[in-house]
Amino acid sequence: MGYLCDFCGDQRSLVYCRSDAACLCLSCDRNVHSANALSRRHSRTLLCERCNSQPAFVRCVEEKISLCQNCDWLAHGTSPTSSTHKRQTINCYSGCPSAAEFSSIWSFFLDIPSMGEACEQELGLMSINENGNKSDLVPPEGTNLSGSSQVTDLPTKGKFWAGTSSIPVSDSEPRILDQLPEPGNECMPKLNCPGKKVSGICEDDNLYDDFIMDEVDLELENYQELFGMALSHSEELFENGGFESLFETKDMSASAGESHCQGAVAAEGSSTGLVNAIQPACSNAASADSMLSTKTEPIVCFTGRQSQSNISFSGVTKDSAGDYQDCDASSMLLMGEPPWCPPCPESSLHSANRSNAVMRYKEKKKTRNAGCSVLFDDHIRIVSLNDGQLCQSHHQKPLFEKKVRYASRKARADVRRRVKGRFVKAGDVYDYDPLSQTRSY
DNA sequence: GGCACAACTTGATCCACAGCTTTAA
DNA sequence: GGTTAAAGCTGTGGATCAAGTTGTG
Repeated sequence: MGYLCDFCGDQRSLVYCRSDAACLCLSCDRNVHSANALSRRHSRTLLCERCNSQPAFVRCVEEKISLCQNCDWLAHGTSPTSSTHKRQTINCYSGCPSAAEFSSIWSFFLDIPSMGEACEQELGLMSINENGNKSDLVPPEGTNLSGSSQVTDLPTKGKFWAGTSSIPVSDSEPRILDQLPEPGNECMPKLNCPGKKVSGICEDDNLYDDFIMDEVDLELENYQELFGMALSHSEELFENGGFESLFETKDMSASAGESHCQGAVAAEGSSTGLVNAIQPACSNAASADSMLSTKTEPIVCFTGRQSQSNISFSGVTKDSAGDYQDCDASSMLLMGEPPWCPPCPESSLHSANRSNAVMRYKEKKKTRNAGCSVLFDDHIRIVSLNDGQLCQSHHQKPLFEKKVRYASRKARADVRRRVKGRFVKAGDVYDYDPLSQTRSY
């Protein structure tokens, strides 16, 4: 990745979106992440000003520069003089903050020349309606809105707490980016989502600066293997298998997961039992909690009208499922009536119920997909198989296998105009514009 | 228990198009 | 064998439909 925005390729990239694995300028960041409720939940952070490719993790007060973990170590871990520099952790943000809100998130915001300037130019010209988005400015739970928690005299050696996350981050040595996590911590880094009990999506809360998609993918695949088949099988896969066998097994496990969901509820018990068996292996209780909250979709099954019954959802009770629905996407889709609907007349009760049911389904589907999505870049492929091998046929996709493999395509699709859900030619009349959400007629 | 119907769930399909792969020159 | 151009293929999200499943009388 270079200095230019991954999306427009024009402006200088300033922020990094982990969910999209993309470096964006402020304008595109705002456009892309205001497209829908889910994208607004993507957590972003500053881009490392040294390597311009990794998310920044600390800001050096002395040098007034934001650095990723590797650059931080290179800058401060090797020199006795620079290791005494005061550094602040940099927190993530979500939603579509204004310049003022940026300043409140990062006290040093306006100290960044390119930021302040870009902010004036870009945010000042924003056409996106900010109404209703204030609440989208949601720092990860537990996050101090001051944004940068002071970690004066950040120890260069040893452990410290990165930002407000509850994850101890070792700074003892620079991480090799392709390095797999240590076995002992394998489940922790990607599964620990402090405070997010029922979000269903863990993507946003990581403050892991050695975050790389290869690693995540491996762990997600591992997850599917864990829950789709016996644990020993997955271990065998990692020992014997390259990625190809991994992918083959992924499909199998996905199918197995589906058969669980479609079929006998009794199977849930065994799956849940597996989860319980795994839990103690996670040293961090929050990790286990997050594991349940983020990835239990294939385990908890909904058949027929069970969604209306008192069934637990992703390991939470109906009540907490209500909390789940309170997150922005759900609240919009579940609670809101379409604006053109009359306010609950008796005659429309039936259709309202019907549309609510469809909304419920769509929300569930969206959550399910989001929970297992892994973003790749068009130019970075994990394996050099052609697409046909990765997924034999568009129509033979195993259920629950939805994975976003190409972030750039997703980004395009996210902003593409549609008519009744179908893409329309550029310039044609459309009835849905994800960017402006206005009608063309 | 079996039937009919309503309500609900869910997979398949469609669209445009950028970017990738394959093939031929 | 290496390069280039053209053709074909793939994947992306939302709306819609139809088929399947479940609940009720």
